Amino acid sequence: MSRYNFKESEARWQAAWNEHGSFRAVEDPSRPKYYVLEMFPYPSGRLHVGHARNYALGDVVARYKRAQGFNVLHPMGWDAFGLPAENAAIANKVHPADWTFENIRVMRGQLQLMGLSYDWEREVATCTPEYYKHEQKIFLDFLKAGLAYRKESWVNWDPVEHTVLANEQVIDGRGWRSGALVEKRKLSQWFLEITRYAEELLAAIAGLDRWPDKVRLMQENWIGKSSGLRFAFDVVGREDRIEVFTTRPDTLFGASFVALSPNHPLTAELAEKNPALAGFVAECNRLGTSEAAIETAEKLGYDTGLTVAHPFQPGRTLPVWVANFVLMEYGTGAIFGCPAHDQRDLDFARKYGLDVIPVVFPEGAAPAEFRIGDEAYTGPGRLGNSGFLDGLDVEDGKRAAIARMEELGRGEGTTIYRLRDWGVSRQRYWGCPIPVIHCEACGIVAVPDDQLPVELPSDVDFDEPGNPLDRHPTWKHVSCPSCGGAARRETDTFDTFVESSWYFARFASPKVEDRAFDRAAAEYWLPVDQYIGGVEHAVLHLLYSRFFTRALSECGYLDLAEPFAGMMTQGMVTHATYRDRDGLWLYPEEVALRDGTPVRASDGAPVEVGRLEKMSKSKKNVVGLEGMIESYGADTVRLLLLSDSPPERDLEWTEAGIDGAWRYVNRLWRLVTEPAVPLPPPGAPAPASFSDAALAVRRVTHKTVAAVAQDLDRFHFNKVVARVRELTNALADLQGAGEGEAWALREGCEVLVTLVNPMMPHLAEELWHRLGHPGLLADQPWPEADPALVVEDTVKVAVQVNGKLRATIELPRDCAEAEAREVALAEPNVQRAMDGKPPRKVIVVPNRIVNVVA
RNA sequence: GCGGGCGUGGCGGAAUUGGCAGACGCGCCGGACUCAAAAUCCGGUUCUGGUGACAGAGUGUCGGUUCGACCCCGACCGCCCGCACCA
Repeated sequence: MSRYNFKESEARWQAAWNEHGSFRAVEDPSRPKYYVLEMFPYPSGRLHVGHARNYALGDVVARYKRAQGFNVLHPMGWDAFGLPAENAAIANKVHPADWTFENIRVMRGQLQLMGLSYDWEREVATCTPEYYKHEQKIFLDFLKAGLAYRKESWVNWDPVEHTVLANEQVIDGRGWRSGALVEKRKLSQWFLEITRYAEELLAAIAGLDRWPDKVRLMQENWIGKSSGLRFAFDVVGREDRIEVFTTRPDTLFGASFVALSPNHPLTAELAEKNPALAGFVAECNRLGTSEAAIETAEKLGYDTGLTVAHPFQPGRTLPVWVANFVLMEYGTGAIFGCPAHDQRDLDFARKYGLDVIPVVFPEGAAPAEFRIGDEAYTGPGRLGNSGFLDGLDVEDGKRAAIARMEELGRGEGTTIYRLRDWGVSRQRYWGCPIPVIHCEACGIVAVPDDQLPVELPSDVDFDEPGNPLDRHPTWKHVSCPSCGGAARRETDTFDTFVESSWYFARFASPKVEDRAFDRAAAEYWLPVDQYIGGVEHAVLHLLYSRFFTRALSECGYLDLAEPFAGMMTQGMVTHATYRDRDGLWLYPEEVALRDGTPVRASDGAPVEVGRLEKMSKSKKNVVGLEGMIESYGADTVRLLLLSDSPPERDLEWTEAGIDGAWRYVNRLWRLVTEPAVPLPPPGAPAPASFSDAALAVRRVTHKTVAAVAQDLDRFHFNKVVARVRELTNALADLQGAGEGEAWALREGCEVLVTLVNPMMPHLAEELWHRLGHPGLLADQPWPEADPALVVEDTVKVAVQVNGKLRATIELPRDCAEAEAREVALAEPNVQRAMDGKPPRKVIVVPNRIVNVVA
């Protein structure tokens, strides 16, 4: 009994594909194209099985589409700018560039071990000037088109390290390294006007019919269109007004306070003369800038002592508070609170003893007896206690309130979006330099095209905190391209989402030097037909890319709105986490089982097993890929990643599964290389007739072809694996040694090997070769099912009595209802269950079920 | 807090989308081969009762719609993801 030698085979076939240029993509307008793309990785160090799952999924699609005759583009690259490189620089005294390129080198080698069908000639790394110079040009075009602008915005500031902190570096309101309480600071930064496309980005979601519904819904909610009323309250005793936005103008008579954001200009003005308020604002700012932190914090307020006049009730005033849950970025940065009909307002009112005035009464409730307890009433009803709105329902009330406000000239009905413009400035070294110059005389001056790219200086140090670009002795000192005077280079770099917002277009023509991409090539390949990546990118990266594609089109680069025609979100690969007694994370390979209890392998110390979590370096619950490939081969690893869990669901990596996959690889190997019957030569004509056994196997073969194609089209790869295993079992069980059996076995093996090819390409090539075929399986077309062998003449039909299964009967396919009914009722077990009584009703679902209602 | 998702045997999952719950695999149990082990092969494996045919229960919990519910509706519980400077 032989074993599959994966080491030899994988090396051989990888070399063969390479030599034949099997996966090189060339534009060919005469053939239908198919662009498969997996989200390119950040080169964090080593490839783990979580990455590998993503690429295995994409490779199945790419190889399947290739076999179907599409001209496939399947590229790979590196999203190479980012924070971890700077952290490594600080921790290990390596240059971010050296660290990054070394990681790319290692990870590229690991990817190549997997035998993925990439066109490696199209590889890009975003941290190279060859890539980012085009990004700088794109930005300058956006600037010209008015899509880029500067405004002040808040950042997390670590007062000890004198550094801007990313949200993930703020832990419980403190800087991750210094432990200092984080402050918020206002900086002037670059923004891209994504809100210009808010309506279009929202409307076009409906057309993304090959995207998961959940992603479309999340994007819709993220854009967050809502209509309502914007109006102003007069501040008592002052000249100015407070503008608010509300989606519930119908509840205006139930208003009992106005709340300002801690960052509202009026708050700032009042705080100047009010140290207590200034203290409150400072406390709010300690929460950092993340919305999650702000929204989950305890609701806090500060009474400013100001009041505003109620716009519809002369003489009535409302107190003005500052509240930590009012976001300056949404609406006008101020709200009115109606505690009776909004839960957050109610919690706030109860806490600070503010009025709760119900104005919406559910149908049938007597207004005099209707009380608000701990829960705000947000349902439908009739308005009361509401002056001219009394008696209207909620929707009519909204319209009437807006109309009155417009008559009064105090406000207007408007639509607002939750979506905010995209802040792209980062105060970091390892990113694409923003190509502008600040001149005292000329203001913001674009770096002229002939001076692009603005390259990152390599002589930087990370010994001191802060941005090394800003500290660099010479880099930022330049002369103004406009007036020639002394000027200062922008030292901020781009958010790394900028690079990933157009890389899919760069892949169309990664070698062109004078443009971001060749338009004809981009328009040939785009949109991406199938994009595959983690759900965690469901909103930001995908939305930014959709925006970028539109903006590029507006600037004349392209004529395209949507970059990704098909989208698949893949679940995470999870693994248990382990900690020792001191709470330090351990790698899975550092943990051993002793008498069923996990202990540290080195000294037997107790280990605490944590919950399953997404594989991440920080928690050390990563399973390296290289060791797996070394011990079991790429195909076994690929098979395991594709079996079991459906792609969109999380997959728990277990060591147990790999043995099962390896077992199957060998089972398949032996089925083909040691057939029970000697196989006829390739291409031998079919015998005139087949035995029942041979025919049965042929049926399974063709049914499998049909089912696998359907499952592949829907990305149900785990089911593909199950079906392929069933075919393997059927072929292995084939009895008889006649000509028909031998022929059916060859047919089955060839089909099996072809079906398995997208998943386990090395093994499939090897077996194809052993079956006596001279060419590459990679060049073979996808098999087609013979319809005559797929459909059976009889069907098994379940018989239920009162919804409970009592028998199974065999019926001719598509037989008459009367016949089905008769056969079903004749079943002894059915008779018994009915206790001799006649049926009241019989429901016949053709070819499926007969349900007898007794 | 807000938005989104998920929940089925000991485990991963399947169920043609309202029609036989548990395909396929892992694990486990028993057997064959072997001096023995590994590998391989054969059989069994949702739970309860029964030697058995069979009967009853069963898809996170509670309720509803239906001839029929893992699937649809309502309420709840648990876990996971995102929340704009991680990528």
